[in-house]
Amino acid sequence: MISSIAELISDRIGTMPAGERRAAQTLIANYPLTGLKTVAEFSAAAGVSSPTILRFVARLGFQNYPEFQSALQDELAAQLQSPASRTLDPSSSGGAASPMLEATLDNMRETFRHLSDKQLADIATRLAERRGKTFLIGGRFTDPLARYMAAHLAIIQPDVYHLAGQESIWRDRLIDMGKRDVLVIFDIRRYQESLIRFAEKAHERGVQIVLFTDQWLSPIARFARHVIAGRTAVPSAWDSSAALFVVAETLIGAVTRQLEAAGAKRIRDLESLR
Amino acid sequence: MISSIAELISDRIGTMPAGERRAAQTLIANYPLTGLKTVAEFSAAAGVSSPTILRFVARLGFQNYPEFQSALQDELAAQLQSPASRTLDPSSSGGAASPMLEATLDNMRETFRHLSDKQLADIATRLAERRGKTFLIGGRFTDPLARYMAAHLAIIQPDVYHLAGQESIWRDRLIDMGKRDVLVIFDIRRYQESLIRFAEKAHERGVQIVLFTDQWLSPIARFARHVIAGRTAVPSAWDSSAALFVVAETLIGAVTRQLEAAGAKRIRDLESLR
DNA sequence: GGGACGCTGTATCTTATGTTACGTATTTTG
DNA sequence: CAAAATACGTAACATAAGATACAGCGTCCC
Repeated sequence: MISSIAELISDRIGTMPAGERRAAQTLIANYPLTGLKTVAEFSAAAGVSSPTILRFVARLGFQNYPEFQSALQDELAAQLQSPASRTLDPSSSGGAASPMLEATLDNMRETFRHLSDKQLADIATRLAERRGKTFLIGGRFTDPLARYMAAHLAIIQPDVYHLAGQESIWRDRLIDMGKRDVLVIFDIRRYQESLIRFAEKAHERGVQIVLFTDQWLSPIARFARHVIAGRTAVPSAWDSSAALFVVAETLIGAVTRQLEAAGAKRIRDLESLR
Repeated sequence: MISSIAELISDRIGTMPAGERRAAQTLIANYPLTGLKTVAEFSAAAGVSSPTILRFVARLGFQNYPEFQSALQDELAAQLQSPASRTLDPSSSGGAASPMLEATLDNMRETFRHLSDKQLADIATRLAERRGKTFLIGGRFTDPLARYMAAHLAIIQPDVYHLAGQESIWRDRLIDMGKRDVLVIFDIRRYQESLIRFAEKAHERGVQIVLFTDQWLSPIARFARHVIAGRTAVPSAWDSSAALFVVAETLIGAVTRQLEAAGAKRIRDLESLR
C-alpha cells in the first residue's frame, strides 16, 4: 500500500533514469519543500533541466506540475493537522533496516542512561583545560572514532595528536607523554593486546586515560581515569560503535562550549577565519 | 521580538481593514498552507478579491507575493527540519547532554524515514556483487566514517580500498577505476572542492558513486548513482555525522548478510579464522 | 446632509511559469 | 561494431499567475 508521495518515489526510484533520479533524491532529501517551489527552482536544486522535472512528476502519475504540487500540499496539510502521526509509525519501516535502527537507538538511550551529565562534564573539563597534550588512539574498528574526535579537537585547541600506524610508532611517542597529558583510547571487543600494553605504559608515566569501551569493559579500564561504557549489541554480524560515536560528538560539543565560555582566544580567531 | 509570520499577523491584525482581516484569519485558520497556494485560491478561500490579498501581504512588509511565499516556506522548512521541538519528550532528563542526544536520535529517525529499505538493499547489493573494486573516501570530518566502513568491508571482501592522504594521491588512483567499480564518498558541509573534482573525474570514468551527504546535498549528488542524505543539525557548534554513521553501519550489516546468504567462501573462511 | 477619505472589486496588463517540440548525446541491443 | 531506442537539454511557446489602474461604494467627519 502506497499512501504518501515519498513512498511512491522510493518505490519507483529504481526504474528511473539518472536525471529523474537526481530529481527524486533532491526532493526526498528535504521533503516535501523542494516540490512546492517552482519548476525552475526545483530543477536548479537538482542540477537538471526543467523538462526533466516535468518528466519526473509525469512518471509519478501526475498530469501536470500544479496537480503534483496540490498533492504535496494535501499531504502536508494532513501531516500538520495531526502531528501525532509523525511520531514513529511502526508500520512505516518493517524492513531489514528497522531492527538495526531500533537496536541502535536503544543502545544510545541505554548508554546515556548510565552516563551522568557530571561525568561528561568532568571529562570535557579535563579535555578543555589546556595543561598538557591530548593523544587519541583506537583499535582496529574504533580508530576512525579516535580520528573523528581528533579532527575536531585539533581545531579548537593546540597539541592534539592522533596516534596512527604501527604499535612501534606509538611507543616512541610515549616519551612525550607525562602527568599533565590526556590519552583518549577507544577499545571494544575483541580487545587488542597492543592497546592494552600501550595503555599500561602510558598509565605508568602518569598519563590520564579516558577510555571509550563497550559494556563489558576493556581491561584498560584498570588504568583509566574515566571510563565510558557504550552499548554495542545490534542484530548484525558486527558490533555497533554508534553509541560511542554519539558520546564522542557530545564530548566534542561540550569541550567546544567550555572553551567558548572561557573566552579562548583560539575560538575567536577561528570564527574570523571562517 | 517577532519571529514567525503568524506572530506578525496577529500583531497587526487589529489595524487592518475588514477585507484584509478576513484574509489574515483565513491564513491563520490553517497556517501556513493557504499562504502557499496561489493568490486566486487564497482570495477564494477568504472570500475576498485578489488585490485584497496582495494588499494584505504588502501590509505585512513584503514587496510581492512570491517573497511572502518564500518566507513561509523557509519557516516551514525550519519547522520540518527540527521535529525535536514538536515532540518534546518531557521524560528526558534535563542535563547538558540531553538536548544533544535527543536531536541526534531525531536525526536518525528522520534520516531513516527518508531512506527506503529498498534503496538500502540496492546499495548493499551493489557493494556486495563482486564485479569490481570498492573505493572509499571522505572529507575533513567524514573521512573517519569512510575509514570505518572500509575497515569492515575490507574484511568480508577483497579489493576494498580507502583513499587517504593528499588529493594528488587519490588522483593517481583514478587510473585503476572503471565502470565496474564503486566509489563511496562522504561529503557534508562545507563541501570540499577537492572531493567534488575527484568525484567528477571518477564519474567521467564511469565509476558508480555512492554518496553520503547531508540534507542539503553535496554538489556531488549530480554525479552519484545513489545518494544518502542524513540529518546533521544538532545543538552544537559542529554538525553531527552520527546519522550517517548509523546508515554506514546498517549498510555494512546488509552487505555482510548478503554475502553470507550468497555463501561466499570468504565469509566461511573468515569464521574459521576467528 | 454634503463632501472627503478610504476600502474593495472588476478589468486590464505584464511577467514568469509551466509546457512542448526538436536536435543531440548516450546507452542499450542485436 | 552498428543501429535503434532512450534520455536529456535548448529554445520557443502558451498559459496562468501576480500586479496595476480605475471606478464604485460605504463610512466618517465636518
